[in-house]
Amino acid sequence: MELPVLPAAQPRERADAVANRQRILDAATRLFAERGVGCTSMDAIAAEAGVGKGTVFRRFGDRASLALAVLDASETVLQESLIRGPAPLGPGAPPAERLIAFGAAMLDRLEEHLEILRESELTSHGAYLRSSPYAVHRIHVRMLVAQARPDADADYLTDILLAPLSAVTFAEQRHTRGLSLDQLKAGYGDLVARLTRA
Amino acid sequence: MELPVLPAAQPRERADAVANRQRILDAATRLFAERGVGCTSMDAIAAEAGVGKGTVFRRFGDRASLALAVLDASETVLQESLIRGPAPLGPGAPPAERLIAFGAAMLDRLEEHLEILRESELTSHGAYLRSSPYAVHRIHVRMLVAQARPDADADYLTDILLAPLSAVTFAEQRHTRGLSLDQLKAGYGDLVARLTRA
DNA sequence: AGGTCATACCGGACCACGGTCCGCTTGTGC
DNA sequence: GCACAAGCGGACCGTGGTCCGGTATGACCT
Repeated sequence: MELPVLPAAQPRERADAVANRQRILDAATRLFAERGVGCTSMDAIAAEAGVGKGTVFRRFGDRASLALAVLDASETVLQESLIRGPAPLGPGAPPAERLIAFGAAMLDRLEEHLEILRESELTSHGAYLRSSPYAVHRIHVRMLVAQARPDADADYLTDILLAPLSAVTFAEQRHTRGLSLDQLKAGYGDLVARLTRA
Repeated sequence: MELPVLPAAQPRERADAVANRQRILDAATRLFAERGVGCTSMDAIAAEAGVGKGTVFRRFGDRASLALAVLDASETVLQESLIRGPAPLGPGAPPAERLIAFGAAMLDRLEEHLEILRESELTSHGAYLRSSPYAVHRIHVRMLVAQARPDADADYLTDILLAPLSAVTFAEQRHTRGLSLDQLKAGYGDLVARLTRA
């Protein structure tokens, strides 16, 4: 027997709207992969999805949000791992270890989805720092920081630990500077170790 | 008796070009201050300077670079202080102290010119990390890091120390999060201390 | 001085893109 | 069926950035 996940407060979304959302996401995913994120205009996505441009913007608001929406599935998996997954990413390990595992997971994610993540940071006029995925990451890190260093300024430390995981920074380190993924993980591990020592 | 500063290798810049550059910079400075950076289009700057839009773009390349050019004088002062100014910002103090002084100077600069610095970061598609002011800051920090921690991965540590001084990060901490300038300086001081300990 | 020439420079028409708007259409609950 | 809001789509706007035909400038020569 199926129970509704939540008794929807709003009148339920129309069927064609749902279908269109999916078609737009599929189109975006396909075009991003085919010709690169930077070479894919919103018009092209609308055309590929067989939908008017207005529809794209109504469903997703702007380009940055559409990019994030394309990664939503992957983001959900990550969040699930943070909350209920096995240690050290999930609960059960000491905070410093969890932070290191979080950094490694984020770096893997950046390696895999760099183009799209970068796009969402660059086109959001800085608002990605207030996007919902970022907020979740922030809460997670802040909680671990507060556990590891109850004395310190948790807000500031959280920023310090999240900044090197931004897509723009990653792209620069990885591709302009030529650092390897392992170097970045090692560096981040050191950083966490130093910042969480009493 | 006047000596030419440098025996210009290129044929010297035309007088009208020089005059136009200055008029554009003045116009941009004025409009940025009057109506805010975000509300000032390149067309408006060209009009205010009494110049065609093409001229603006030829002289400055793009919006991000124009923003940086507006701050050039201030940047020059800062760089001069780093190289020849009094300790601890200039030479003579231990590296850790110089790094802290550098952070404080950068934070003051952000407090004063936030709008313009933010604009140059946001509209450069991430290329501000390869701008000449950033390159100078990077070399400076990297040198100090290498002195303080000859054993460590200087490249990575340099990124870590520069990331919290970006305009986007600063804007978020200062205005969304409501941290005070002193909190940020204190936080940065702690960061440097922890990262430079042997 | 005055004239001539190559060319750096100018300016505004032009383009593509992100994003908005609003009149028409279509699905849905009654 | 009916009414009505949710949804649609494409014309439209302002913007950053490019391009190229025409022009003014400064070097050189006489």
